[in-house]
Amino acid sequence: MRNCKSYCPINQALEVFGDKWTLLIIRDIMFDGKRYFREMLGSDEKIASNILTDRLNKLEEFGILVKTKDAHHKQKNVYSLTDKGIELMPVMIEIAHWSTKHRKVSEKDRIHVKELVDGGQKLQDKMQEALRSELESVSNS
Amino acid sequence: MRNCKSYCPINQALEVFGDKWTLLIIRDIMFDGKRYFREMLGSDEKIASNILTDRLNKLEEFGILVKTKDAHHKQKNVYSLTDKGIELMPVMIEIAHWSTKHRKVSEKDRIHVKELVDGGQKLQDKMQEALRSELESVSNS
DNA sequence: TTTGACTGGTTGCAAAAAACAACTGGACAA
DNA sequence: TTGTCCAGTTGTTTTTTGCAACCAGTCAAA
Repeated sequence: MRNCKSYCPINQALEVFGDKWTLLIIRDIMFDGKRYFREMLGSDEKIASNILTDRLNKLEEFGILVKTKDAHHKQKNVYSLTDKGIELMPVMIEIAHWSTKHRKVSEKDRIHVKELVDGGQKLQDKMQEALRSELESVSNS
Repeated sequence: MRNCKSYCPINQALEVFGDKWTLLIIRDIMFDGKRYFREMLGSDEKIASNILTDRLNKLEEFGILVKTKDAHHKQKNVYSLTDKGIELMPVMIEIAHWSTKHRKVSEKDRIHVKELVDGGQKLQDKMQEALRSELESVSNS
């Protein structure tokens, strides 16, 4: 650990995603189906390309995602969540759920989160399974 | 909203706690029973006093906590979580749960988190209720 | 009533991180 | 072969963080 302040679980998590951008990148992959650098660069929050590069590299180092070459376009990289990343889904959903209660959120997202929460464990398992099979398909190439 | 990048629920949450310190302060109050500035200053992660001042003020502005005068010591402030803060408990527990699976965590904390997770909704409700009654008692003085 | 430790902070400066804009070389499709 | 798209890189400015020293009010004990 580079600059590990403590072995408290909250702090250990913050060393991975305790900043303004990392969870947005994970959101892009987990919920918005984004897989390429340019797609993430185009998200509403307008992340700078150097920051995106930096965070993708860090997430790869942490084992949250893997970078593979696109089969059809030599220059494109495909970013996929690992198990470690996929298992952040409950965290993401709890955060989103809290935000819909206590923060100003777009109507579209409010509905999206409600579906996710109402879908319960069953929906979540299904979504995680979909991400896992994707991971499997990129690792077999 | 000062510099609201988007109304995505994840981003809206990050505007509140998307940094290395805020969730540690919430942890101190929520799980470690800390109520005073100096107590939080003394946590393992060694936050600087100017950063602590800044974050406590921001959390108060966001309505996550309230600052009240201590009844027995004129100089001391008591920091208590509001409902909005208390309802971050599921988020905190999911984060901690993820960390115990995927990050290096102290044995003491691992056990603590396991108890919290195994305790289920019932334990969580009880803990939230305790924090709420505390809030009530400071607001009646 | 003095002393000394403790209270919640503030201040100034150095270092690190983020934001911004311009740019790069390889790849692809027409 | 030309223009567009690709994942980044580079250099500069601005913002945030980290650090240490400091402060005045307060409290408990001598």
